Amino acid sequence: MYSKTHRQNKIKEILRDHAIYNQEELVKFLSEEGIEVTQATLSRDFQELGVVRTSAAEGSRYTLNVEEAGNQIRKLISFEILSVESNEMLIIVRTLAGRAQGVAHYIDKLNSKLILGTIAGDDTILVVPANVKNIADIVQLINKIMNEEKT
Amino acid sequence: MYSKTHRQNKIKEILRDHAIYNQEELVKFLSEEGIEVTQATLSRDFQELGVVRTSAAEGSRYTLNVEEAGNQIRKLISFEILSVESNEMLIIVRTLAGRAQGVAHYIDKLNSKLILGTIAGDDTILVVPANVKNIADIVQLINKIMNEEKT
DNA sequence: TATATTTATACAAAAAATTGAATATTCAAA
DNA sequence: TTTGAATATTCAATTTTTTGTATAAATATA
Repeated sequence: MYSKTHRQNKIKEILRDHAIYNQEELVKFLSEEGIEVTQATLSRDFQELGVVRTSAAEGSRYTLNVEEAGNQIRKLISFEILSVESNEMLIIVRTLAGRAQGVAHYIDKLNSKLILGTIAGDDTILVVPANVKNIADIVQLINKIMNEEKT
Repeated sequence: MYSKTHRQNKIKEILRDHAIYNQEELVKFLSEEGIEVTQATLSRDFQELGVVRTSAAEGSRYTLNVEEAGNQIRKLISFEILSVESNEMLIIVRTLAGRAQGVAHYIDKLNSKLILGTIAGDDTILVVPANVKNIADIVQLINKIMNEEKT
């Protein structure tokens, strides 16, 4: 048997190395690798992996999306954030070592009007609120991300 | 309802901020936070989170193990790496947006003699080999990390 | 060592995630 | 538009994960 993770890793690998124009094509590719799966599952995998159609001369092919990894990234985030704390001026998010940049990037991409900006070191993020009155809301927002179930 | 991730995040937080000497104590702590759970579950959580007993003057208390947290990160890495490519001089690793720093940090920590160093931008890592002859091996090393199964 | 306390695990129940078949929906080409 | 191909989704079955209870095993204490 193969695991879902294994299948999805193979998919990423294939999409990187081959031009795949539709899902049935990938069904065959995977089959040759000993992975039997239906088109319905691939449709779901694509969503999870953040696979997108990139238009090319020969037609639009499927590729991995750098910006959005679907909801995978959300799962990473909740592992990486250790705590969220604040004082009257700002919010400090503590993360696993070396993960602050990635989490800060995610927070930036939320484009929340409550947040002026972030600065990330190795395991600490400083979140600057647009207004100090927002602090409680921002803490709540980040806590929500941390504890959110996948959608 | 609460999610398992949420519970485990709370556990990490509590272990950081309070001296917990046994699992029943933590059952009560969590209960006060509205999280009802049994000792058996905490025993399993501790294993998953890599919680260890640290002996202190007052007795041995439970703390997060830095080493084990590192093991958890390995599982994140394969999600973040999109591709590994090279020419005659160096290796380029492409990652999800905003994740290059974290992945580079991990590669650095491998302390591989094959690698001279890394430079990371937002979604791209430049890996400089100690010797150009190592390039194939380094690519293979990184590919291996990418395809590692979850344990 | 004997006893009490604490932790880990076997087992079963419950909950959640995964998947395929069938089908609805969307998209592209004529 | 209309038609055919491609993709997404509903539903149900299946598998995996999570959890508590009961208890075994381990550890600490007297």
